Order: sequence, then structure tokens, then C-alpha cells
Amino acid sequence: MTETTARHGSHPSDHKRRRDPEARPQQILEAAFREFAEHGLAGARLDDIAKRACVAKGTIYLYFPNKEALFREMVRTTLIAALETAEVRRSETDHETAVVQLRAVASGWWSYLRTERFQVVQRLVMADLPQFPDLMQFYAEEVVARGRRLIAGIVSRGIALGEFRVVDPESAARMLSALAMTHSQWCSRRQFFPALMQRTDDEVRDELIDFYLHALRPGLLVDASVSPSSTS
Amino acid sequence: MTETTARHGSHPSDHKRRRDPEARPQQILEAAFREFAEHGLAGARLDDIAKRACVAKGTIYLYFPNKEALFREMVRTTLIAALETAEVRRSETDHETAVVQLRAVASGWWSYLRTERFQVVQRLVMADLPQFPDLMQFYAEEVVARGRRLIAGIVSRGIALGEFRVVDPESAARMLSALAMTHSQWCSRRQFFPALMQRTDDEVRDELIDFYLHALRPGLLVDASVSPSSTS
DNA sequence: TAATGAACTGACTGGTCAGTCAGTAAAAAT
DNA sequence: ATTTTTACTGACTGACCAGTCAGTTCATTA
Repeated sequence: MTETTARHGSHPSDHKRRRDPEARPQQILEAAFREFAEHGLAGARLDDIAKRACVAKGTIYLYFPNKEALFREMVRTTLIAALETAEVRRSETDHETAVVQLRAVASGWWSYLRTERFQVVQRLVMADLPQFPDLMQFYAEEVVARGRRLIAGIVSRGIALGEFRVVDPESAARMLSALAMTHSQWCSRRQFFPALMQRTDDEVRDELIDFYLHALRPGLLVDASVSPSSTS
Repeated sequence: MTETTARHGSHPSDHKRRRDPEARPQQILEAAFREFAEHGLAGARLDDIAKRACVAKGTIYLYFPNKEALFREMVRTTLIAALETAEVRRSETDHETAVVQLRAVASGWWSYLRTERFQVVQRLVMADLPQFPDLMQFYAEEVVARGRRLIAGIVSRGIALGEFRVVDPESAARMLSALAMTHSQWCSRRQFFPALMQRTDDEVRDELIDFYLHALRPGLLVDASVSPSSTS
């Protein structure tokens, strides 16, 4: 017994232990985010997550029952954190034209889509989330549907104001989502898309919003004197 | 020795062995496709692939040096096979208006995007292809860029004919890709998108093409007598 | 009819890694 | 000063699975 005891004699460095137990889950979650982001659910090793969090592997199991639970919790908190980043200036711009408001909100949304956090989630959603239908549900409702409602509201207003042609607002919102989400992904893999190499994120955003606004222009412009498109 | 020999006495069933050695690689590749589709690169087990191909695990290694090579080859042949499905009636419709032609080609492209094969590749591209930059390259060039060139060509023609407003054709093609690819993905996960539940694939396709054509309408319609929009 | 070799088999090996647990360290309670 | 509690550690175990290889089967050749 004394023999076994001796083994655990010295700890390597100046680990200030028990610095703040409350901080541990966050710390582990953050490390997990990095590892899962790089290697996906199956590829990430708990040893690496522990190392990254400056914690022993056993410690992870004090806070999370298993790898899967850790993954779930990591996705959940990442989604929530990401949603907070996405806070949009809708109410601030409610006095503006729908076009201006849509530009403002779409820009905010675009910034969110361009964050690393969102891009990582996006990849995990595609790769590993089919195994977790409830998380998929959460994602679909809280991220996708939420953004869509926001846009749909503005489109409705634009239609009422005569700024946009009459379309199904839900459907129109879906179109913007599709344009923005896909372009954001492509921007993250610029190397493979020559055309995007010579455009900044902001240029891509403007290109995409302009295109979108064109699709929503009212059909018949009897007065041809001034075009309503406002690109400089 | 005789003892060890005895172990391998009987094979389970009426396996007609050596039915046609040339067919083996295809057979294995097909099984691999199924397993990789369901579980991704890391999650798929060689034992299961073997079982599915009605072949012993060792046999796989007669044709492919390792799991990774099998995966690579599977993706390669799937991409090629999928591309063949995508053969489009462009030349057949070269005498038509650009709008008609775009509708025809986009429909063909849409059918391709809706195949299971493409959807599977799509998932693998997101999940596992970052590990294989050369396959990613192949995908970007042969699938993405190819489709894009096709559309860009038609858009150019439409601009020349005055059917479309003046836009960057490459960029316009990218917009259609974005709309179509994303909507196809969402159609594959209909459960999570209430609005899509009550639409068929074809309806989604039409919605999307109509929206797209609106974005390409020439800017100023001085003659307001007849609207060019064709939604019923 | 026997010998040869191509096609195939599946038990086995070795490495990897999620999850465990006996033990340590420091703070709090007694 | 001693006990108890809380927070943490990291060596170890057992399952799993990619990859191997000794051995089997069958068609073809000699």
C-alpha cells in the first residue's frame, strides 16, 4: 500500500488547485468546442479536451456523465451564445423604410453567420446532429426559424408599404436564409471558390443583399424616372 | 497443424464463390457508400461494409489498401456517377428563350440535387472532406464550378437577349446554386421545416426558380400593360 | 489425377480511447 | 490539531475495430 501511495508523490507544476470550481464547466466546454470543431464528435479525444482545458480527464467526468452529454451541452451552449451575438437592431430601425431595415438586419445576421462559432455549429449540424434529433429540433426552431421570422416580419412590412412586390413572406425569408447561409459557408472555404477570393466578406454580403432586393422589387414600375435601388 | 486446420471445416451457406472477381470492387464500393452515408467516415465499420457486400473483411483489403483509400475511391466514383445523372438538356434547348432554357436546366440540376446520392455526398463533403483537400478540390471544380459555368452561360445569353438585367453572370449563377443547394438540403430534412412539409419537391423548385427569375428581370418596365411574371 | 495459384475467409493482434477509481491535496468544519 | 468534505488526478481496464495472415476453396493447367 505504501508502495502504491508513493506513486502519486509529486504533481508536475504549480497547479493552483481549486481556483474556482464554478468556472470548471465553462472551461471544459470551451476546450470541447475547440476539439469538436476541429475533429467532429467521433474524432475528438477526451484526453485532448482535458489537456486543452488544463484539467485531468477524470475532472471532465465530475461535470459531465459521458462524451455524448458533453457534446450535447457544448452544442446547446454554443447555439445560445451564438444567438446572443446575433442580437439585431430591428426595433431601432422600425421607423426606416423596409429596404433600409432589411439591409440593416441582414447585415447583422450576416455578421453572425460569418462568426467562427456559427460556422463550427453549421459543420457539426451537418455532420453529427442527425444523431441527436432533439438538438436538431432546437437548432431548427431557435436558430433557423427565429431568423426566418425576423426577416419575414420585415418583408411583410415592406409589402404593406408597397416597397416590395407581393410574395409569401415566409418563403421570401427562406430565400434570404439560403443565400446568406450558403455564401457564408463558401466564404469559409474561399480557397476552393476562385470568384470569392477576390471579394471581401462585406462585398459578398452587399452582392447578395442587392440581388435579393432585386427579387423583391414591385413588378411594374410605371414611373421610370428614378430607380429605387440604392447602391452607391 | 491438423488441429488448426480442422477449425475452418465448413463455410456457412451456399456462397457461390468466385462468381466474378471483376465485380467485387463495385460491390464493395456500393456497400461502402451505404455505410459511410449512414455513419460517416469514422463511424462506419469495415466489418459492416464487408457484411453488406457479402464478403469477408479480408477481401476488402485485396482491393483497397485501407479504409481511407476505400473512402476516397467511394467519394470519387460517387461524384462521377452523380455527375452523369446530372446530364442536362442545354444544347437541346439552345433555340429557346433564356428564361425557358434556364427553367429547363435548373429543373435538371434540381433533380440531381434531390437524388439521394448527391445528398449523401453533400453531407460527407461537409463532415469529412476537409481531411482530403484534393477530393474537396475535385468536388469544387467538377461539381460546383461545372454547374456554375452552365448557369452562367445561360445568364449571359439572357443578358445579351435583353431578357435579364445586366449582372455578373458568375455571381448570378452562384445565387442560383445557393438557393437550390440549400433548399435541397432542407427538403431532405423536411420534418424540421414546417413550411416545407406542405410543399412537394416540385413546388419548392418552382418557387425558387420564380424567385430567381424575378431577381434577374430587367430593371425598368416602362410598358406596364402586361406583367412578365408567370406565377398562376 | 495431381499440382498450381488466384480468390477468398475469418480468427487473431495490437493500438486506441472512453470511462473508472483508488488515491492525493487543500479548504472547511470540528 | 484533527477530522471531514470537496475538488481533483492520472494510471489502469476493457471494449472496440482497423488491419493481418495462415489457411481454405475452386478453377485452370500440367
